[in-house]
Order: sequence, then C-alpha cells, then structure tokens
Amino acid sequence: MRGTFIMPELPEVETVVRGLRKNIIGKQIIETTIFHERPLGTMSPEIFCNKVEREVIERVERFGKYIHIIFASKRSIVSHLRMTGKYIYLSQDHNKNYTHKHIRIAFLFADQSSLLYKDVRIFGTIRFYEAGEVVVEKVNIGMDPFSKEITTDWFVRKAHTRHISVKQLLLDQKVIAGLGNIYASEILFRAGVSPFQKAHTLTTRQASRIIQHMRDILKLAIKYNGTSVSDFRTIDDKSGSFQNMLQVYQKDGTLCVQCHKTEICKVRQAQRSTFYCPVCQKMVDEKE
DNA sequence: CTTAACGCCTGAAGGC
DNA sequence: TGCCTTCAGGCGTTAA
Repeated sequence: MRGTFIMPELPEVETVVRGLRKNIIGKQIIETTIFHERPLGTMSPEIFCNKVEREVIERVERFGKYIHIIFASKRSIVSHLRMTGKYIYLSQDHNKNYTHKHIRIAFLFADQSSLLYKDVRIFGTIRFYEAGEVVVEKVNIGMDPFSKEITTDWFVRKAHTRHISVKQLLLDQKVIAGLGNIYASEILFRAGVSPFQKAHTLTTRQASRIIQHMRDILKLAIKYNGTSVSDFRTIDDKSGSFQNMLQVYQKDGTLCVQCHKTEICKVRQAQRSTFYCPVCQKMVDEKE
C-alpha cells in the first residue's frame, strides 16, 4: 500500500479553521514574506504585502473546503489548501529564520508570533479580497453538508437531473461542498450504495442513507481531529488521525469489514481512485 | 445548459 | 546504487 498522506477535506479544513481562531484572532499582521508567488494568483507579491500588512484579523470562517480570514476592515483572504497546503502557527517568530520546508508565505504578527503557509505542490491558493468585493469562490458553491436545507427530497431531485455516477455527484462542490475523494468512498460504503450507480437512478432510501452517513462521518472526523490537534502549534504532517477510521479508502486487497466475504476493490473512476466492496455496495436498492 | 479531459506540481515508491 | 516511470488528486480551464 502506498504511504498515507492527509488530504484536506471538510473535517481537516474545519480543524484548521478552529486552530486559526484560537491563535490569530485579534492579531495584527506587521510583515509578510512571499517565498513563492503562485498561491497569490494574478496579484503581485508587492501589492499583496501592501494590502495585508497592518490588517487585524477579526474572524475565521469555512465554506466548503475554503478558509476565509476576515479582517476588521472587512477586507479578507480566501485560501484553499488543495492537496498539500498546510498552515503552521509559531508562537514566536524565531527571528523569521523559518526552518520548515516548502514555506511559500509567512505572516508575522505584532506580538512576534507567525503564521506559515506551507505547500509542497503549490496547488493551494491564497487570494485577497477588498471589502464588499464579490468572492468568486463563493459563487455557485454548494450546500454545506450540515445545512438544514439538505433534505432527502432535495438531494434526490438534484441527483435526478444529473447523468453522472453518484461518486462524481458527491465530489461536485456545486451540489454539496466539502467532500473529497476519501469521504466520498467512505460515505458510499457505509450507505451501501455502489459508486457506479447513476445519480438519476438514486432512490429515496439511498439518498436518505447517504445524507445520514455523510453527516455522521464528517461529525465524527471533526471530533476526532479536534482531539488529536488540541494545540494548533502541533499541526504538522503527522497530525490528524482520522485515517484510523477509514473502512475502504486505500484498503484494496483487504477483507471487507462488513461482510467479511470479499476483498475491497480499487478502480479508476473519472481520473480518481474509488474504493468499494462489490458485495456490500449495490447498484440499486435491494435491501429494503 | 451539461459532461469529460487535461494540466498544474513534487516526492514517495516500485521496477529494472 | 541510481535512474526512470507511475501515482497521489482538487479544481480551473478548455473542448465538445
């Protein structure tokens, strides 16, 4: 099996957001160092630094897998970790002699603490928004998994308009925002739904189980990560131990924990890995 | 409007 | 030992 790595999905992003709230609310940025400008997109490093320096952090929010850092001036930063982005909080600045690898951006606060943005693959983004400016990442963003507006009927109606697999539906951030490849596989396994079933054939019972398991898994994962990362300063590559709860992701070749009769399969589905049990996960609802 | 494919990017791991 | 290839995948872009 390939070595484990943590991919930030909703529970991990939520954990990061909570850690940021604990550590950087009320702090003023006095200096910003750009080691790599790609996360900034089209904004030049000089302009970015000029805009965020002297800003005071008022609150930190999550929408989908995005982190939204809002300043007292109502200007803000929207950040996405993609695959390998991480935030590291340092309670002291070490004279800005940052020893972590792959640091792309460093924020120094007035109290001499620092926030580092690390990203091996540099897929992640940090975008600046003026007060009142339309946040493009929020346009067309899907429902939060815990939103009361997500009902079984709503999900079935939404699914029935789509000619894609239910796995791909769960990954579509315009429908439900926050699920990634790991949790999509895990949710479908626990719901007993085949990842290959077409969204427009989803039954009410299947939709109900998917929504219920989605919320249960995400809630548990948030709780789990929250306890393992009680102090944000300890966030590093080893933090987050939700992989211990995984039942199918990267479990190909091992016996299914539910039926104990067959091995978990791995297939390539829409350029991504999908893990599933061919016995427990059915194309149509045959259980009830 | 929809769906599908590609590129971005680096390091770990496997093959020979 | 060391070089080469494959794989990991979220999402913006482009094409159909």
